[in-house]
Amino acid sequence: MATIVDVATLAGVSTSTVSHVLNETRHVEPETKARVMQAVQATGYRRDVLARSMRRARTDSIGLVVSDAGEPAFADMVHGVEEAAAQNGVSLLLANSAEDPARETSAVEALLDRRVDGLIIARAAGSDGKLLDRIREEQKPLVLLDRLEELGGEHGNVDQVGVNNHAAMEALVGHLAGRGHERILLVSGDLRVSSLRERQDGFRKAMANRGLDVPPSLLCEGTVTAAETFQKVRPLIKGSAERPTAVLACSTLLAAGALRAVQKEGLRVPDDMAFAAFDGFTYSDLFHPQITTVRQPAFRLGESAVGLLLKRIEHPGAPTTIIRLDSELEFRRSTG
Amino acid sequence: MATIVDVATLAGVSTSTVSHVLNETRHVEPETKARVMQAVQATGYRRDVLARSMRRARTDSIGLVVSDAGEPAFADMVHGVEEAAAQNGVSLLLANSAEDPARETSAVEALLDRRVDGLIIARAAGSDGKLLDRIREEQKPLVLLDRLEELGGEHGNVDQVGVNNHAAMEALVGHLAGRGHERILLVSGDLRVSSLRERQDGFRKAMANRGLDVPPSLLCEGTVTAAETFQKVRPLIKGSAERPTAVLACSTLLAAGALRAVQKEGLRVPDDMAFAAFDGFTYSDLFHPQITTVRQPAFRLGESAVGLLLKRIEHPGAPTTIIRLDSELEFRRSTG
DNA sequence: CTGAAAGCGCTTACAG
DNA sequence: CTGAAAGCGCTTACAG
Repeated sequence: MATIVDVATLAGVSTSTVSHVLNETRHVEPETKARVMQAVQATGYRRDVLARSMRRARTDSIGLVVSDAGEPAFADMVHGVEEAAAQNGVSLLLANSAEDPARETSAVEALLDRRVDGLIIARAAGSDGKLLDRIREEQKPLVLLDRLEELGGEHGNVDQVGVNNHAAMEALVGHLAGRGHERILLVSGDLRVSSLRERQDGFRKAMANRGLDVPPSLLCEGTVTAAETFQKVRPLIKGSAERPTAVLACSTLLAAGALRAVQKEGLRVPDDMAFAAFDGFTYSDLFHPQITTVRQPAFRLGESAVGLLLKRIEHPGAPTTIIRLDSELEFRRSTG
Repeated sequence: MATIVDVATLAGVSTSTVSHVLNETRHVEPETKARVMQAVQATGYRRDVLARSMRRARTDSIGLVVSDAGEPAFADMVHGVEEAAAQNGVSLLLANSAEDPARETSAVEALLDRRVDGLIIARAAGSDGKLLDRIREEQKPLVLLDRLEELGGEHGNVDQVGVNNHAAMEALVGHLAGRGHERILLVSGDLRVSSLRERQDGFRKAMANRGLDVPPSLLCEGTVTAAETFQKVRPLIKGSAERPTAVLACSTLLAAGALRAVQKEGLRVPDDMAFAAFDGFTYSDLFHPQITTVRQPAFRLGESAVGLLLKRIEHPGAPTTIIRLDSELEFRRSTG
């Protein structure tokens, strides 16, 4: 491989000049510049990215750590991040914490070691504040994705991109209430996850807005797998005067468990039980029951995170930005 | 940040010794070693990955280029690659060609520039041999994933990981034929994609094995989007004595288009039309029609690719390996 | 407008 | 068993 010295020699200039031509970092006489470019052509020279990164404070790469690469919504976010990164000429280093804070930490350390210019993180459920402290200590630009930090909290001063969970929940509950549902079972999952917490909050508020009660029997919290969810939901929907008339699941995984419980109890959707879900299932309109779904703009979430991160890298001191994208509500037969 | 010089100074040794202790690359007296380790602790020293990579011929990173990050099967492969990479202590650089050969080329160039230790590629539909030549020219270890190269072909001498499409197709056709289906419509998509080509080949063979004919009216080729597929499938299944009694779609996307056509024609699955698909839909057992599916072990495909690549990196001269994993057939109601 | 030279933080022959 | 020193391929003050 040709080096910058080869190019300089061939062009009859110094390596400084070659470097400056390539980086457009100081004026060079057109004629000299032309000679350099010719030499670059002739030698097939390509700048050594590693040597370059070592001298500059930049690697033109960013790191992404997701909490669950297996979930379709996260896969879409990864896709969006990749797209935006490629469009901006930065490489993407991908890691998955699999909801394990220890793996998350070591993934972040590995990315810091590689000197990525910035990090995008959708944090693991049990992740604590130390991670953010560590990244701040390194003064590394950071954007939180989907799993956000409370505003005003100790670690709240970070760029963030998420969806407007409260608004989506308000619309969904409004839709159900408008169809006469007053006892709605919320399947909210692991409340250490901020997005799930927000959905539960939004649910309570939306119910309260309509003077509707949310007794504990209408909350199914804390389940992590579909199987667990199935087990926990089943008794809650068993036939009785008090049973819910609608089930609202806060993720695809939770919806799968809950829907199986509904089916196992012999309840038809929507005749015996209305059903709606966040994220939902792909091609839902092709299958019965057709599930009313809150569709997250996952791809755009990823794109936006990159946009925010690149801005932050350019302007480390700029004020914090929080982006909340709206979800799209897809009303289908499952809610009557 | 502490450098190797700081550590050497504090420990009262040369930087050579520090380097050799850290890399375990030559014997060092236990006592000296201890002093070095202490100095490492005291200074909080972390090896500069960039400087290190610059001297060594390795970066401890690998690159993955997928052809369609939006497809669930590829998302799962990415997941598997990530998992295996993390387990082996190498970082993963991810890129998506979006089925565009030009993007694929520039992604590969970017990864080569970053000196990844090896590449895993699921090639774009229109990708040609130049890409492989280029990678071979750089003598960069390479594993082909899912989209494979013909054996014995000009570029055939490459490590590859894919599924056993012929076997899956044989089983699927056997299943349908066993249920009396003789006119099966194959929706095979873009035949520039090797896996789709293999499925069509497998289909022809499996049909021939049973003395069944495959007239052009039972082949729907070349569609890329679901909408296109819908348009092209619809007339082929229109009611007539000659219409197929079963539809077999070779990917999730194709299945979506084909199933919509079936529904639009008012045909019920499986009463009026049997239906089966490769890849299929998630949580297919929860929804009607429940689709008989050939489930690719996509995650394991990704893991295997990393295994092969790391072996290749260790042993550049070893003979080529081709891994074919078996798909799992999930028989459901859609095929009666 | 351009060049000579230091230096980024490592690894690795070479020498003893 | 260990050290002095060259060198990887760049960028960037410094100097003219």
